[in-house]
Amino acid sequence: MTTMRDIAKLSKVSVSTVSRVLSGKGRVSAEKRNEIIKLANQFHYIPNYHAKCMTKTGVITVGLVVPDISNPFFSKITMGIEAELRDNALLILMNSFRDIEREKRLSLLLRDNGARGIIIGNSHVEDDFVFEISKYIPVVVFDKEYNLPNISTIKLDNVYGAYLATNHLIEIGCPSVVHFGGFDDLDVSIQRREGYKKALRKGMQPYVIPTGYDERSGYEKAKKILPSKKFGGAFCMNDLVAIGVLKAAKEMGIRVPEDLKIIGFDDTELCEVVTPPLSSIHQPIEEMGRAAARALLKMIEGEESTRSYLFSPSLIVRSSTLSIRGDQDAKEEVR
Amino acid sequence: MTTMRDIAKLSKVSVSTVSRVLSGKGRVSAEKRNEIIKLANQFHYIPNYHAKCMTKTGVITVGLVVPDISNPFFSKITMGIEAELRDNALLILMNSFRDIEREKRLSLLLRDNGARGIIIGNSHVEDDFVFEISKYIPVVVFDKEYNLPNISTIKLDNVYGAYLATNHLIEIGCPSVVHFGGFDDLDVSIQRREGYKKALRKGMQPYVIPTGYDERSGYEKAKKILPSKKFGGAFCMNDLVAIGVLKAAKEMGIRVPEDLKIIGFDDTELCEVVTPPLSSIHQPIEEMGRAAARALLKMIEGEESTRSYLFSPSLIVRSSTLSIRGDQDAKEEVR
DNA sequence: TATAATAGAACAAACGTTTGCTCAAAGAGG
DNA sequence: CCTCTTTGAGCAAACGTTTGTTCTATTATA
Repeated sequence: MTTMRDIAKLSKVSVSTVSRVLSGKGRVSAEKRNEIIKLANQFHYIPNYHAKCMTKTGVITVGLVVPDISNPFFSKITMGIEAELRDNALLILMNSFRDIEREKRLSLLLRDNGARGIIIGNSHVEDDFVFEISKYIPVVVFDKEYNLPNISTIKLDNVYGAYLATNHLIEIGCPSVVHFGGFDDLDVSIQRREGYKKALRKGMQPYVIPTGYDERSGYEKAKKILPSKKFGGAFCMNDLVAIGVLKAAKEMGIRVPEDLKIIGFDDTELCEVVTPPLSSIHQPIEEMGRAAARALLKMIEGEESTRSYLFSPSLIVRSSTLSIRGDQDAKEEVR
Repeated sequence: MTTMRDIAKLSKVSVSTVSRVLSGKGRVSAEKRNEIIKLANQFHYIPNYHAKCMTKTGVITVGLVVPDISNPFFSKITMGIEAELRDNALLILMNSFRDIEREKRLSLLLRDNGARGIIIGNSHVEDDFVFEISKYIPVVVFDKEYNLPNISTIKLDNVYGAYLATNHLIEIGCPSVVHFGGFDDLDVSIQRREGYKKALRKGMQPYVIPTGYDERSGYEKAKKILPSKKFGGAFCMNDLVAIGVLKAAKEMGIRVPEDLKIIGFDDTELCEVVTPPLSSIHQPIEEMGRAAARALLKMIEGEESTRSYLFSPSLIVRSSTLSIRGDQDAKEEVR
């Protein structure tokens, strides 16, 4: 690596003169200036980043730990974060591959490698660990609540989202609504189930079918359940499950939306692609990413100690929940 | 920020003793050792990363510039890269948002902020610029060919992929095959069109329908073209276009695969979700990411100057190209 | 008891920059 | 012709570590 000293020697000036030329500060004669610039180019001189950081304060870097960047949810979050960071900070990305130990290792690695803050997307790591990290650098976490200094939280109002979905089904005339989802292993499941129950009118019975999180799971449960009882609507805990249910319904000759109305959650791109297009609950994912980045920056700059955001989901109506009466309102809402 | 000096003062020892305690090297009495460790914890001491890098050589960081991480193609690539990097290097992620100027700025930013190498995913930046960067740090690019020192390239054999797809349609009995895709603005388009033409048998006429890259585009072109002429098969330049064509076909009462067989390209998750499931050409995306990371690391470590990889696509048969005769082979190949 | 080995700790140089200070030479003003 | 200002350049300290060297006090060996 070429250093300033090398260039100084070659051009027979002092290091400080080289520094002043290359940074454009201070007066240097045109003659030496040219000589120095020529040599710098010739030897592909790059100022040593770390040395620079010792005297000036360099560009902030922040770390992001996600389970799996290829999951659209996290890649959208990442987009939002990076868009907000823009030129204020660099983003170091790490996939935990859902391995708690790795997640811990990475967080420490980030802390010890100059990251000035960390965003943890959907951590399954112990609270204690997050707390420990937060003593050293600020942390933003998704989907959890900490009331601790130096930890900000970003959440979606899942209860409300589930309420919106279920309520929509009821309003367009479903006499009964079944809910696919709600294993108790994740907070989201519990919350969405809660919202579902809240929306049910007096006298309506809740039908909760514990389901996994993928298409196959939705498909299998639907195959079992749908023949046994006629439901007007189905609220599924995410789009994948909804697509599984949709597939099963079609195979069994149940028409969507005429016989059964289906709505998912997350509003992924898949919704637009299946037939009929799937209604869903939209999360402002990118906005949530931006908020996370903003919160972290604020904490790093020491302006604020903590922020907590609760984001509101919204209802996106597509053909899978079109009212049979050709409801104008519903039509309007279709993107 | 607490520094070693602070801790040294508080515990009335020299900085070097603190250093030796904290790094676990050299002999220090148990008494001072405990005192120092206690103070370090108490004040949340973090060794200054940049100072450390001045004397030891720290963890390598490399940069990744992609147009849009929320595009599944790039997020998968990223997965591969990061998986390969593992603990050997940190990954700084940057979205160019398809803005050439931003892409340039980012690359320079990376170079000047300690990145030891850069991976550029699908760059639209001028060759000269890539060349210029490569003088300073090694570069890996996708989908382009440079025969320059310090630049490695990763490519998919698009011609072969298109050949595979088209040939498959012909082999299962399509008397004619139409190709949706092939605007001349991107190399991939040109290459896939070339593969399509190569696969056509003597006497078969090429039908190339210039189409965009999204579902809507496929849908609109199909609506126009399909009624005018009866095709046995359709090879679409990507999955989205294929899904558009599929949708249009269904609406027009053209049965898939009975009346028309459709195959896409990229083998995205969408394929599994549409009805009928879509045959496609698979790219070993993650593997390509891993190769990129490996190539970069090799260049950084100075072991090799340049590597060029050409990856082979493979055919994934699903229901959208099932032979009408209930071909056993095809059945077998379905995931 | 004299000598050698060792433990424990400090000193100081080095890593590659930036920048305040100093200093000499040249030019300006009276 | 003498003093004052300006220009151009170097010196040296500082940033926060690491580590080879040195030094002293203690312990082990003969």
